[in-house]
Amino acid sequence: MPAQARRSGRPRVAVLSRELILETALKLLDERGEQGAGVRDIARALDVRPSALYNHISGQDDIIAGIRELVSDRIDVSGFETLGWDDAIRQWARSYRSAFAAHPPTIAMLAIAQLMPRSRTSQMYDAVCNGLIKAGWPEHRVLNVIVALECFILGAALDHVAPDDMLDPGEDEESTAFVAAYRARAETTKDIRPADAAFELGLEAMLAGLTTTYHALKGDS
Amino acid sequence: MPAQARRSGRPRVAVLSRELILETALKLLDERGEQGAGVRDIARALDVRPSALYNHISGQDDIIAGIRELVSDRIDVSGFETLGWDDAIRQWARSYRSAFAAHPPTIAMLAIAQLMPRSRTSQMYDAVCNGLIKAGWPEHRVLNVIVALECFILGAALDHVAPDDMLDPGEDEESTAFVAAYRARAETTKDIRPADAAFELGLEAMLAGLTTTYHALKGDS
DNA sequence: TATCTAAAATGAACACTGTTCGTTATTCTA
DNA sequence: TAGAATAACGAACAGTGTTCATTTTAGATA
Repeated sequence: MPAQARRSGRPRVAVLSRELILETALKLLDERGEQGAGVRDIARALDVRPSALYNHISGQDDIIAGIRELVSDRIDVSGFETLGWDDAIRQWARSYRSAFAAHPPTIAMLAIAQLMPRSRTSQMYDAVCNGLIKAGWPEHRVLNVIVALECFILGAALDHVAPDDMLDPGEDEESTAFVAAYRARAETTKDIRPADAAFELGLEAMLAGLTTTYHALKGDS
Repeated sequence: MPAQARRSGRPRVAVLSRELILETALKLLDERGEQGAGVRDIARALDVRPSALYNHISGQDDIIAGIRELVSDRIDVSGFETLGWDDAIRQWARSYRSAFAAHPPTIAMLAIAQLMPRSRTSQMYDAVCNGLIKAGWPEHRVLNVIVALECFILGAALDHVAPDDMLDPGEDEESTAFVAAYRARAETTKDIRPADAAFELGLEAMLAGLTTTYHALKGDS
């Protein structure tokens, strides 16, 4: 924007901030895909030299962790205050999936990024833990339940991003069962995306299984 | 291995091949993790200059795609011939997860990469479809079941790759429920990796839910 | 108000990637 | 037996994340 190039030295008014860097990174990620948000890309978008970023972020890992925070903010945990634990999970899981599916390149990155203490992601986990514990789930099982659901949700987010015909077997006469199953599904579910159908099926299956476990555990105690 | 360095020019006996390169790359991934299988690492392991590889592979993407086929071969579908559908799925899911967990870069790729017709991956799907249909699952539901399971498995593969303490909330006084759940889990499950516990829990939950659906569908027909 | 320290930018490196290209020696084919 | 294709080397190149000395400014202190 500035017609004149910036000289060395601290500028009168700061041009960077951690927030600005992270939001720019997320925007670039959405616009250009996983490769488009390198340090130099972010710097160019902000009209700044790459090294200037390091006054606000410690490195690329830090950027990734920060982006995760931005995405996590869009996950809805409000149901754990008002609904039953299973309906709350339904709401949470759906918003979780769409939050990540909106930013495809981040899914794999964020799935394995170290959690930052005291972060908003931490608060998200806390809300879910709280809801499950209040509902009667044993404390030592709660995290396993959450992680298991998260695995499914993140995998579903990846699947959501994939093209609808990803699994199209074509005219493969060697894979008869596969071809038959693919065609049968195409005929019966025309008005709903296959990825959505699979997500709902899997979510309900997990919830049904967890409900059984839940009642069994309540009986024992 | 050779005491003498190799001079320029074509060697008397070829030292490289596409197969050798891919298997070396896979071995390095297993041994050293995601970062350990760069072009230069592969070349060093094969006692060759990096540029020599490009006589056999077109680039890094080609290496990853080739590895994916190697990895697909490790998925065990034999159970669908000998076991009940649920036990077969257990075996399939576990081998599926560990096959991909060993090779992080391929996880996200596989999840969204177009299926190659007549590939070994196609045959894998066919074996699973066949098993489920034979067991009595309605043809038009089989793919949704498989995709739902796959979402969970791939998500779990990502989780398996993450560090064990990824979710460690530290000394966060604001997230009391989360901290309590984390500590409770750490105390009760010391001898098993948290990622493994969550995977088994989720797998059993999905299977329980699917079993209920299975019986309901059998009753309807 | 003068002085000192911390902050925030530049710009020139550095180490590390994947990749290309020219050269050379060998094998295969006509 | 000539010529083309092959398969290696070695020297580049473009790209990455990152560090560091330097310069300018802001804010706190005496």
